[in-house]
Amino acid sequence: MANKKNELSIYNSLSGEKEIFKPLKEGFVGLYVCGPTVYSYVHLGNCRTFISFDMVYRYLKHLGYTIRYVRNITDAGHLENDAEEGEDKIAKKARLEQLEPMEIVQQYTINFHETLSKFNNLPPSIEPTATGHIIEQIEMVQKIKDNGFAYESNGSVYFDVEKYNKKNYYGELSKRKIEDLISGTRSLDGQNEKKSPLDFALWKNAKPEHIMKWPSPWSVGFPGWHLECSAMSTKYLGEEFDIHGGGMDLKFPHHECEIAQGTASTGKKPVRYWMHANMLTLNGKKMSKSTGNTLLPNELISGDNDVLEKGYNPIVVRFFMMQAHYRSTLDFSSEALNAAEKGFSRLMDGINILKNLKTSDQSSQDVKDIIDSFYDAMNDDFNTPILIANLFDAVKYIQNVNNGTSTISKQDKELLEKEVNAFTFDILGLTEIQNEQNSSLDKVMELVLKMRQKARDEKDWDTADEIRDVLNDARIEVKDSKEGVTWMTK
RNA sequence: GGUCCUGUGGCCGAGCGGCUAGGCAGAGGUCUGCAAAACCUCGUACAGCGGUUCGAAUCCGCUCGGGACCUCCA
Repeated sequence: MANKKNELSIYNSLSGEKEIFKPLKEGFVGLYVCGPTVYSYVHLGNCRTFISFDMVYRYLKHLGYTIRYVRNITDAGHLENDAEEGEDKIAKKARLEQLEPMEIVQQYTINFHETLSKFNNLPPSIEPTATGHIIEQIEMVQKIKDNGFAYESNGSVYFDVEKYNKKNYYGELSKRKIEDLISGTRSLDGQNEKKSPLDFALWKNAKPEHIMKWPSPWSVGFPGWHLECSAMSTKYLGEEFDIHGGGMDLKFPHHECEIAQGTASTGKKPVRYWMHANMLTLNGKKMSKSTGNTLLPNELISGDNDVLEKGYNPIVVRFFMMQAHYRSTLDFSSEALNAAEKGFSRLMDGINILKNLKTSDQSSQDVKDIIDSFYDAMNDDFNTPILIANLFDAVKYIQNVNNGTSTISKQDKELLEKEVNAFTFDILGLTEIQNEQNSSLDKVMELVLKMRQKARDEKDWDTADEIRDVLNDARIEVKDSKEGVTWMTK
């Protein structure tokens, strides 16, 4: 499907339009995604962004690109808040819990990896940490300073936004004007070190009680909040690279600052295509750590929460997320998840039937058209909801072949199977859900169903139905079909 | 307050000038001892009011709702 490769268009936040994707170097893609801050558990909103970009990564791979996918781990450097005078987030929590900062980082990093693997995310090619790239960050500060876009103040180094804006456009990504930004700035304490309230820290002088700090030409301190992504993306993907992704809430100021830092240090705009994934909402509001409006992956999976009526398999959740476009907000609710759960099993049923579908001399539908529709959907800015709709069209066709109202040739069947599997499993990243095996329950059920079958053979419907009803109350569903009796836990 | 996004049938969610997705729920049917499941068939909805147009859910204006960013956040 190499011909489809040149038809991918991506919505570029920088231009505000869909653009045909052309990598800097034919056949290769550099992809950078802002990763998590590992000072607490990732919540589902975080997960949505990473799942969205996992899908992007998977589709680019499917198109045959060689991709270097870099996603950082922020284990230092983010400020707690202004009142804390620039205290490092990780250090703050460490003191509260009497743990080493790196102990916390380790704990939450492991949790992050475990969580994403439950959602069947592929690992990135490189997952660099901020603390592992202090030298690169110091070098970048120095470069920006040498180029005249930063100044030192009390051992801290700040980016000079107004100076940068004279020849560049600070605000080009978030579509803001510097005048509006200045007028909208609140006057806060502790900003007297800065020439302008818009200036942001590249390097912060650390207070004595600060735990995570490193020596630098300016002070013993720690890097600014936006610097790590610039330093690490430059190191691993180059001064200019293809795609930078992240959550919508990082657009300003984080990504705006990254553009400024990159441009100020190298003279080149660092990113060709900016992609932003939209927020996951809960009760109509953005999921957020700070407001407490969150749901953790484990709470979702176990059902141990006040928001949803039961637990959901992470793959069902992934499917649910894929039913919405990555640039739209998506609201979490039991009703919506229940619908996704049923839809998902319908899709899986279709795929299973396809495996052993009987073939005829010719096909009653144009299978190539169906497959083209998959590519067209994905090539239109990764439109997974349309892709899923088209997959359901394919399922309907498969069911019709299965019940004899349509036909498919052997060749088409093999083609369809290959592509449906590719889009469902490789690209959407879904997997078949295995029912957990419970051997003692299996044995009991074998016996119970044997007894029920005996009753049925004797046309003792009362007994047969009673067994079925009691099992149903115990959340075990019994289904009689021509092929025999099956059961499943609900 | 500033900047921007958004409002689609009972629910979720695509589409973004004409051909009017998809899933769930609901209705009818096939199958079945009955049921369930499964499968098939069925839905003309686009916040309100104006305007542009041969034609608008889709463009423009206003009104009313919801949300994001402007402060750490995916």
